[in-house]
Amino acid sequence: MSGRDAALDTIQRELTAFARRARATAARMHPELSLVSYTILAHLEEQQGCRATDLAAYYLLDKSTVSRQVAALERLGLIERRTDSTDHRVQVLHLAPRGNEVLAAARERRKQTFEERFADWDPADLGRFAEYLVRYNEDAAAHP
Amino acid sequence: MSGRDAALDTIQRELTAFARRARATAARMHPELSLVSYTILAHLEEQQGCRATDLAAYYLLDKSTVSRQVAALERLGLIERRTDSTDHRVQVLHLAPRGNEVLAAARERRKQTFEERFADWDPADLGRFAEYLVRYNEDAAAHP
DNA sequence: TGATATCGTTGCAAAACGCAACATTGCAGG
DNA sequence: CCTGCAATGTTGCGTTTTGCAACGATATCA
Repeated sequence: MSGRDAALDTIQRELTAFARRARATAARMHPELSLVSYTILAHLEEQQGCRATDLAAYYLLDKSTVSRQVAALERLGLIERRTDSTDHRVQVLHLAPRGNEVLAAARERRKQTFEERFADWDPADLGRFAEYLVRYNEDAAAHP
Repeated sequence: MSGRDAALDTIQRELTAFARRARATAARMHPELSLVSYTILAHLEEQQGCRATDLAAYYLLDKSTVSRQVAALERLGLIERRTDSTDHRVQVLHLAPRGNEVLAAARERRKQTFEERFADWDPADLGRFAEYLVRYNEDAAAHP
């Protein structure tokens, strides 16, 4: 097996292992916010004015799944839906003030965990790792 | 926000997005083998003689969850359980011949997808990315 | 206006998961 | 030897997450 193949193999294996643990990890880091809820809130923080369809497309989920998640987060008062004035089919999603608070708290606990994990990483390595992940996700979106 | 904080933020976000899509991605790459099943089979391929408890610990899952997954894979004839002769409590898990075949087929389809994704990556970057992922998962295990 | 597409919701069933209780087996201290 | 304790795995039960299909409402285009 070539070095390239070995690297590809390792990347597959490690990414899969990470994905497999992600739910439990999130549950330990912030029990009040599931991996799903955290993801949606964090996405809305970046992409204010997001639609439910956008979330479904980005995370490869069925629109019904997203619909339910969004409904639950709205019942909890964490997000708001505003029907688009120009297109009455779409509902524009926004973070509610309470959603901002909850997200900030969860993010803080996450950050503590991550800082421990990466404590002895060289800043240059950290930067490269971040670049690689961004690039990988872009490639994954381009080659579905 | 410092460069280090920005990198940490990016790593969190991108890893989370990846985890969120992993299930759907696996379903498209190999519909006959769920992410869960694929993970267990791949793990057994590496760690022959694995116990159910090992799987639960590694993937942060309840032992009952693993027990059911293992039972299902055995019903499908993909894995075998051999009770340890020295300790009759433990069941040593092995890949069955049929499990090897199914895993090989799924791995092949995975590999095709990954090679497309990484087609224009420099080999040195691939190697570094693989290293970083291994290191990250080790750190995650050390700082739970 | 009528056909078609898009956005979101709901009914339904299946999969995945965790917790608690349990049986079985091994191990160590008295 | 035996009694208590730990480890392994299974099962019952309820919850959560998910996808598919059908549907209503709205928009777009011929």
